[in-house]
Amino acid sequence: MRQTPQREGILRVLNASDRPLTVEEISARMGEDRSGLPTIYRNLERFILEGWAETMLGQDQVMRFVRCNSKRHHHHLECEKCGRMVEVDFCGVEDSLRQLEIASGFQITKHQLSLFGLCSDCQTAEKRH
Amino acid sequence: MRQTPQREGILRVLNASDRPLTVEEISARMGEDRSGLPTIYRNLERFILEGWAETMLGQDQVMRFVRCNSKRHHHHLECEKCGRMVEVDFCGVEDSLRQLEIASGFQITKHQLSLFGLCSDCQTAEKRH
DNA sequence: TTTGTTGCAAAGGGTTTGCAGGAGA
DNA sequence: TCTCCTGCAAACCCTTTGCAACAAA
Repeated sequence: MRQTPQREGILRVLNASDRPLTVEEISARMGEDRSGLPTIYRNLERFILEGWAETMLGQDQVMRFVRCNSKRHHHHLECEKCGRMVEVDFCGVEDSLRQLEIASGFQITKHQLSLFGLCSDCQTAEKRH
Repeated sequence: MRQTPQREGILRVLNASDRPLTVEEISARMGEDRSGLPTIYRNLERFILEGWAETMLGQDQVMRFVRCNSKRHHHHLECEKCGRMVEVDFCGVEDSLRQLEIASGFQITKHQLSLFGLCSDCQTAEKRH
């Protein structure tokens, strides 16, 4: 894979962001090396294949992209107030899946957990008020 | 909310299906009372507001709809082979969330778990082969 | 020089909107 | 009769594709 200013730009933007971004947002943050939307889509596709990024579909039907910090199984925790997103390397769900397998008769092979809440900053902001 | 053949049709189709359906699929299964796509979208929006249905976005970017059997907190279990979907009324995840809260500093208020695997029918079919 | 990349414009396709006609109640 | 609902067509908008020009190696 060739090294281009656009590719570096996209990765730089993703690395600097603490939340998932749409292609529009990525483009806007690329500054000098800003590139067209198709280029960003095409590169993100490659990055995802390489395991460098992942995609998440919000309820607004728009694709968002995040840099993967860990290639291992992990979940995302999103602050409902400020939008910040944290990657949790740890998965405590596995045990409960055994119960679900018994209850349902399914053999569970994959799961995806989305978590929402209030980050510590927003919690203290809420208390202060 | 008025009673119309289209509304009854949509609910009938949803009730009869063992998996999430796209609007196209719903329309195709409505038979006599088939209606236009916009009508289906508009009605599903209402149904979701009423808690009668819910929406799920597949990785193909297409909205799918399922009838809610339970208004309580529940999760969905989808067979990766035949597409059948089961609603699980039971959630064993709550305990693990406490650990995640401690690890992350977040106060978790909501979660969404998507489960994938093999249903019992597909398991036996696999063994036979 | 070779071949992968980008940019632009246009196409694609699922979802939404506007509005006039139609049908519940 | 009075609203609410439906149908149609068009608009929307995010995403993908085609192709010629460009640039990394």
